Amino acid sequence: MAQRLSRAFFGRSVHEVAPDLIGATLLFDGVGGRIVEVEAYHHTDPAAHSYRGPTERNAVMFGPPGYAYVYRSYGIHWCLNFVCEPEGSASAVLIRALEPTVGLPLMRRRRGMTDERLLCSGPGRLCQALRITAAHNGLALDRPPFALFARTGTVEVVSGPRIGITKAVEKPWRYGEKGSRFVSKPFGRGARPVT
DNA sequence: TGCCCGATTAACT
DNA sequence: GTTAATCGGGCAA
Repeated sequence: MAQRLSRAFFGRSVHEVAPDLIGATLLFDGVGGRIVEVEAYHHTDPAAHSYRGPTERNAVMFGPPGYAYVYRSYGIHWCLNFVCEPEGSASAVLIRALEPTVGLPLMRRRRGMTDERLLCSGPGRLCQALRITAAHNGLALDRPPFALFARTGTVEVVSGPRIGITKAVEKPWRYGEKGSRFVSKPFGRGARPVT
């Protein structure tokens, strides 16, 4: 099995961690898959939840790296982030899509659909498939129920504009695996090669 | 206290 | 392509 991601892995710039997460494996209670799409959010970024300073909701972002920041989106969905950079930087990487590899029957049942391509292709969808909720906000990423493994082999990573935001829309801080059919939205022409 | 709106998704036309 | 669902955070008053 691949090497587990250490806490030091997360204690770097979000723009280093984000592309390095593409191809890594995320499991939650033994269910999950390969990370194929993420977005970076830096505390100086107007689109980041931490941009306006600490609040009750974003408190975990202001803590040490290597922890999960989970928030509710549109009053309906849950979204999972990994806190990065040195403590206090309040920066994180949003996990946007997985290529399902482990526990597909369970994920199909939780999602109420069979199409493998749609099980985890979006931040809200993957949290529903893995059953991640606010109850898991602040949990360490190097302990159960989380398990993270570094990618093996090489992966072609591309970047482009982030999705669903209205501020700093031009920043190319969405990272994904080139050609993956499991991303929430294709990286069009204009996607830049990262590796 | 009240109001606006969002790091979304699915079901429409 | 458009829109309803659904609710807490953040800010103005």
